[in-house]
Amino acid sequence: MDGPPVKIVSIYITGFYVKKALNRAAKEILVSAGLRRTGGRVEILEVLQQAKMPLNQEEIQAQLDRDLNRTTVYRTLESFIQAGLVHRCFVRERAWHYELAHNCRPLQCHPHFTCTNCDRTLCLKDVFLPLVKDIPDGFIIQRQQVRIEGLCPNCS
Amino acid sequence: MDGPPVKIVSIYITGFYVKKALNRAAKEILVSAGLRRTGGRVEILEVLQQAKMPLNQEEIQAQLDRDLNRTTVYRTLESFIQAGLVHRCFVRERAWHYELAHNCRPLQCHPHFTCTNCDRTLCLKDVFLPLVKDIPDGFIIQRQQVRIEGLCPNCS
DNA sequence: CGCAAAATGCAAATATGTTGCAAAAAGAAT
DNA sequence: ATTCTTTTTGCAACATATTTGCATTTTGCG
Ligand SMILES: [Mn+2]
Ligand SMILES: [Mn+2]
Ligand SMILES: [Zn+2]
Ligand SMILES: [Zn+2]
Repeated sequence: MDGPPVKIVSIYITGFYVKKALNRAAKEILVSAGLRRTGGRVEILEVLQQAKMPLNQEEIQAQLDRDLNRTTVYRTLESFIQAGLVHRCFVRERAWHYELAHNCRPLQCHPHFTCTNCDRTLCLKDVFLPLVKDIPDGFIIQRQQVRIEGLCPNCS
Repeated sequence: MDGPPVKIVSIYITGFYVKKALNRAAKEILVSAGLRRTGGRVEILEVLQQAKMPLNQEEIQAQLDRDLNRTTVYRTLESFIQAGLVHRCFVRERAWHYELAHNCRPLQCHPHFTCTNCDRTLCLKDVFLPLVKDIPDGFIIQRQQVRIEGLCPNCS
């Protein structure tokens, strides 16, 4: 083993799995993902590393130190998705929401919970739902996503 | 028992369950849902009854005989949602997709499958996934939704 | 440093959904 | 059927979210 221990998570990349540590320094992650290390990418990745819930373009941009064009934010996120660093997740709002592709199990990320009262979205990182079992022949599952609506502890 | 047998399905309506038969004639359904029977509503409901997958506003409109304004289509769908006849479902595309609120189990509808190759979305009406069990104290589940991505039988 | 490829900013375009208001249609009462 | 009230509809404008084309800048590499 070389270097300090890092938490290893599984990331799904276009058809196969790789092991990757998304809690390393943003710069390192970019290099090992084969992405050019630009200021914007480093910052966006850092925002996502600190995020406690899926964020949309506007929320990400608001947390940046530098001014990045919104087009650039979208393009950066798309490059992260292609590299397998980021997922789009499944929330009630119209805007796409993005999240680091960590805290994932094989073929699925954790579920997301949206409160119908206060409208907050929470990551249920420790909640586990098995993969569907009785799917008909011929289907190949690449990813399963779960979304739950209801009342959060604050509102119930 | 009065009248011919109808398939009874469960529909989730704002906090409690009702039994309703969504394969009756569209006109009847509107009446029993307390909605005015307008030409547009009848047609939209019929389109949804025949649909084999979730449809968006544009797809619904394209299947109508009469010309309906897109605002009207959206408002009609919203009234169906309020009446518990229709759900919005979650697909990969940006546009909202709508589906009759049948083939549902308590607190959840069937999963939807989107093929990453041909981009088609299919209803997995007979696929069952249990409700999450290990959700922390304080959360109240009102609805669980599942989305699966992968290769469909045509593409695998 | 100098080059080629990739990333960025900006303006415009596109896609999707909502709002306000006036006109039309539906249902109830007569 | 006629009248009345309420709901629904169409239309234009607005709002929001995302994408595209193209010129400019930056990056990584030799
Ligand atoms: Mn999450
Ligand atoms: Mn369906
Ligand atoms: Zn809440
Ligand atoms: Zn397919």
